[in-house]
Amino acid sequence: MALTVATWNVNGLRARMALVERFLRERAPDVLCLQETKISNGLFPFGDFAMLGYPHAVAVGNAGYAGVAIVAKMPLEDHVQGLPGDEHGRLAGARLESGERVFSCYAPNGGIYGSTQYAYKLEWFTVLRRWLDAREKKSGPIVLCGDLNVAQTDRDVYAGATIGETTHTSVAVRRAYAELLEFGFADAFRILHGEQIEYTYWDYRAGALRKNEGWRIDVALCTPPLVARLAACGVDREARAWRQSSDHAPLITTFE
Amino acid sequence: MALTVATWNVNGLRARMALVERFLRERAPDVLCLQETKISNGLFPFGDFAMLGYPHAVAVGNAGYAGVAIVAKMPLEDHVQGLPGDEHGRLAGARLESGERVFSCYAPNGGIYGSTQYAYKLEWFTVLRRWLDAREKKSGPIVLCGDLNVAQTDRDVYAGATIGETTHTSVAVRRAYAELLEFGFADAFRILHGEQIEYTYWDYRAGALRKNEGWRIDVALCTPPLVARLAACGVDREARAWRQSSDHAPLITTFE
DNA sequence: GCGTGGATAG
DNA sequence: CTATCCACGC
Repeated sequence: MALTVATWNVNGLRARMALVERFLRERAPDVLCLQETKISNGLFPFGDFAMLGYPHAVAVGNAGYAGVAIVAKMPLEDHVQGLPGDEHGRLAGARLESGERVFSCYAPNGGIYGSTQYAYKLEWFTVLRRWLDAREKKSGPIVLCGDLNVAQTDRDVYAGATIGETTHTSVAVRRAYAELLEFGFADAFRILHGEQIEYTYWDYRAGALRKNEGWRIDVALCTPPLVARLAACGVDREARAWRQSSDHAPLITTFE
Repeated sequence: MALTVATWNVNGLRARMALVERFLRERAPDVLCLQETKISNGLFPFGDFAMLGYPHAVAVGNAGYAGVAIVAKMPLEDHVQGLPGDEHGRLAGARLESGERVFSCYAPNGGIYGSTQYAYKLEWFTVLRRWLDAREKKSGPIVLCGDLNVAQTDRDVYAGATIGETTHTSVAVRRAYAELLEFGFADAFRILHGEQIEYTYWDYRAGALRKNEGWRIDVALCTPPLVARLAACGVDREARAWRQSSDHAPLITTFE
């Protein structure tokens, strides 16, 4: 049975709610994973989502920083609200009645290369991988969506960007990300589109969108049972171009 | 020759520019006096006003606090930018080619009754009066517009408000304001509307507008030559009710 | 309840 | 360049 899962780093849910509404009305995914909601659970607009046909939700947030959520048309069971010790709101999870596990994930940005934040970022991938090892199986249908804050290869960054040892492109961060993938994940976009160049994030500054100076750092990672059902996976560049949009575009993945 | 002068405490010009534009398009006064622009002179949107048909302007502002300006369809001469020692931006002035002097004025709020800010407020009225005495004559055509931050009588405040000794109603502040009037000013609204109850400010909080719990603290003060020409003076309550409006309404005065 | 500046984060 | 919090002023 067809299932469409979208993921969007909204860069502030309160400031973006009107566009999130537009997105849900026009694209109508079954499930939407949100990152950088920057809103505490008590203020999360559950009612607004319910009015839009998404009455089921799991939110993990703190005021003003990070924060993730999942909203869905259908019931969400076995809510996951944060990794153990996750004070930022970087992982939300749920199981659909049809059995698929969905995660909304916001990896640490890493601040400045070599900083403590960068060290935390590397460590965080290990923590996530271990948590998955202890709890999930690659034989189960899992889709982990979100802003993983890593450009896996140089073709995931626009030509001309500083690559090499940066927070998003270093050997160490790519290794940490690769170890997450080795849990049993494949990148849905790469499965369907091979080495095609595509981005999901364009800085607000310096006309990056106009110049197509982007980064592909938002992904839908799938275990084999969902890889087998992959029907489509694409970046909604139109939504990135909407007035007052997030600096990230939504990524929409359909399973058959 | 007819002259329409409007005054509006906009509570932040940058946040209010769209509504100021609407006001100018729909009401089309010849001159608009602004208070609480909260913008430094370097950032003042002279160009935007010029595009709207108000190419002449005098602005006196600091970042984020107080700030006044006058914008006009016709040339403004003899600019006044602040009282001597006025670091806040509380007085702007200019002379029209037709001879009228226009002032945009933002009296200190006074903070808490009895505070140093309150003492400064009382002193400020004296400074303004003395400055006028040294510079202007009541026989000249002067209109001093703005937020004077005094409710001259108890009928200038909604019933139920705390009056008596407050920053806006104390015996001392009313005396200081009366001494300003004694320069030779009459309150245009009172001249034309007698003891009619009307307000120009309604707090954003507690549904004050809905309950009509207002204050008449924005005025157009006129010397005898302009009193003789008074044709109309009214509060633009509609503009106060616009979405995302200031907490003050414009006051529009017409001279024939 | 709002608008501002400044700090913090991205 | 944008969104958040916080402090401040009103």
